[in-house]
Amino acid sequence: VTQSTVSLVLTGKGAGRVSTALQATVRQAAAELGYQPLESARALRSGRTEAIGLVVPDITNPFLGLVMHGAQQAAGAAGFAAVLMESGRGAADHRRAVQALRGGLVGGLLLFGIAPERGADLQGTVLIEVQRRGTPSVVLDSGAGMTAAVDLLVRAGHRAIGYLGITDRRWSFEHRQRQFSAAVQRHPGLRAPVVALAEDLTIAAGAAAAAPMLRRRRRPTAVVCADDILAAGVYAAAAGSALTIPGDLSVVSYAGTIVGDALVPHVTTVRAPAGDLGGRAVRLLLDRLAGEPVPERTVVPVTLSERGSVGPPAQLGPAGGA
Amino acid sequence: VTQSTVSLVLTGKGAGRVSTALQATVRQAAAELGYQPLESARALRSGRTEAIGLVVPDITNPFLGLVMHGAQQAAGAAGFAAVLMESGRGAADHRRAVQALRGGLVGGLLLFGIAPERGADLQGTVLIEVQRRGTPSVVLDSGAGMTAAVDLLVRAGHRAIGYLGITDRRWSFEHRQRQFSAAVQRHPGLRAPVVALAEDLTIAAGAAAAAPMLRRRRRPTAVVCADDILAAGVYAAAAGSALTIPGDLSVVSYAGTIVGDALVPHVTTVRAPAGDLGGRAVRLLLDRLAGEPVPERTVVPVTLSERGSVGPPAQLGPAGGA
DNA sequence: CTGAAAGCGCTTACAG
DNA sequence: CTGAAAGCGCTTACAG
Repeated sequence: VTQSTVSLVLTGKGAGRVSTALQATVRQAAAELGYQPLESARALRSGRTEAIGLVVPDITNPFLGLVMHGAQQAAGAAGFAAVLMESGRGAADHRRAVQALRGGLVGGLLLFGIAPERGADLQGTVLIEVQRRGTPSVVLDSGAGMTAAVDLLVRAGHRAIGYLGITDRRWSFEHRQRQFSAAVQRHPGLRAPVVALAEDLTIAAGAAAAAPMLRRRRRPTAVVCADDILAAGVYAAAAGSALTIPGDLSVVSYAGTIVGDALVPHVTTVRAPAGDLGGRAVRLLLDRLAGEPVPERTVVPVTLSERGSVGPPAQLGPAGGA
Repeated sequence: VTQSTVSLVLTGKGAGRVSTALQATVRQAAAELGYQPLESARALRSGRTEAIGLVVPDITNPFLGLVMHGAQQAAGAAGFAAVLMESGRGAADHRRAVQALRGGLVGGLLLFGIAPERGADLQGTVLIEVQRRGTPSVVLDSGAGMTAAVDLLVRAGHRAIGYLGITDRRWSFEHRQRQFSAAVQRHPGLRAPVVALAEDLTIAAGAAAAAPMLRRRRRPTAVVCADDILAAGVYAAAAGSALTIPGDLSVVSYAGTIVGDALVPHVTTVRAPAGDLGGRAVRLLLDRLAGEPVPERTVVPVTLSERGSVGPPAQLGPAGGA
């Protein structure tokens, strides 16, 4: 039995070329000997690498963890390895990923919420929660999400709804904020929302940004947060101002991570199907690598998960004053 | 200029073989042309792969996220790629990782809290928070951590200290529980601790396991948790029993993740330097791959981070009864 | 249906 | 100090 026969059988191209009996023999022998084709040789000869790069700004972010999970599973199901590339948000970091792509270490790149440099080569790339003309991207339906959040609060009786986002202008957060504003404007009776921005996507920064908002003379009776981490900051700030949730303050969050589950009461949240987001992005990427046409924009629906953090608005007495 | 000269220069083996002037010329030309050596060819010829596999049971676990972060950074600093291999806890999953190792996709494996099959080949492997004779491992100093936790509670006046772990007998959690017991036994005045075990490492399972403990006639006045996620469960269960923290119940946790930070008040926690844990494991692995001798056991110290969840024991009146 | 041969792009002894 | 040559282990036309 020659090398080529083995290769044909093991790559599954033996149909109609190698007899079924021989195929079985080869497979069995391979299994017994524990034969494992050398990936580098296969890649060198075939010119294809069965690996994709997951370019993530911050592995520790619980939401990104869920997205990575979905992406890794989808990649594995297709026989692809997932190479983790933690990047930070800088252009230099993206450049390293592109280098890995050109070096053939990975066949494609998944960019998680990272805006690539203008003019960067985005061949073999799919974006998650970022948009760029001409490059396929998968994004959450934040318009529907923010509308659902605001509508819920309005139905509960709130007229003064605040917003907590972050100062960083990354696409995902800018988009959420814009969609929140649009949702508010659809309700003419609402007060113009107070917007607070945290310096970082951390609980401490969220609390620091939320605290002044909660100490205002006419403070909002409800706050919509762009992320569970920020919601945790609001909970901390509320405790600092001796405000109870949802008695004195209602909170709606955006993400659906374990951080929101840790809060007491569990935060009502716009739940993004993070794993699905990652899985879809991987499948788009693999399609793109296979030369198939892929849609430029895939929108993933979100759902509102009502839990314990929304109630009727507090009667603002002296306790609400500055 | 021939191929070999370029190779010599770019791999840094040109010293004393290629003139400095030529080296500079080659480097500049490579930079201008954007030349990037093909990884597969390099790996095939040299027989070495500059990638390691991160075998993680659950990417979404915030503590493992921190460990992965440290591991990825350390690998990147050494010019190694990190291939993410989400495994679950099964033996089959480890087998897939070993296959990737034999296929040369990665040169070594980092096993995160996963006990490999008995008799498995652990060449080129380093373990994190697991131990196995003959294989290098990096573990937390949970003995010191649990001692610090119990000592703090005893100093605060507690005599009835409960423990919340998980039913799964994975090494890390078994070890923590054992060390907790040992720490308690060092204080003769303490009541035998009530131990509750959650079915899963989730907030809901933690709450479900903690609730009966908190409803006991002589309930513990303090609880030590094996993980921040379980502590979040205790917070939820306490709220369900209308117990305040730390007024009615003190809580000490173990990890130091964002989940503990999300709790109000922030949970007092045995803080494990997760990133450092991952970084050290990577450096050990790279040393091992380079053929250098590495210690079989590396113990990483932990620190107690005192925050708002510990106070003096509650006076148990009728409120504490069943 | 099966086998012999070329060649992917590097690295690494080796000869000059 | 530099260049010509072999070969890593596969896959893939191609000939039989």
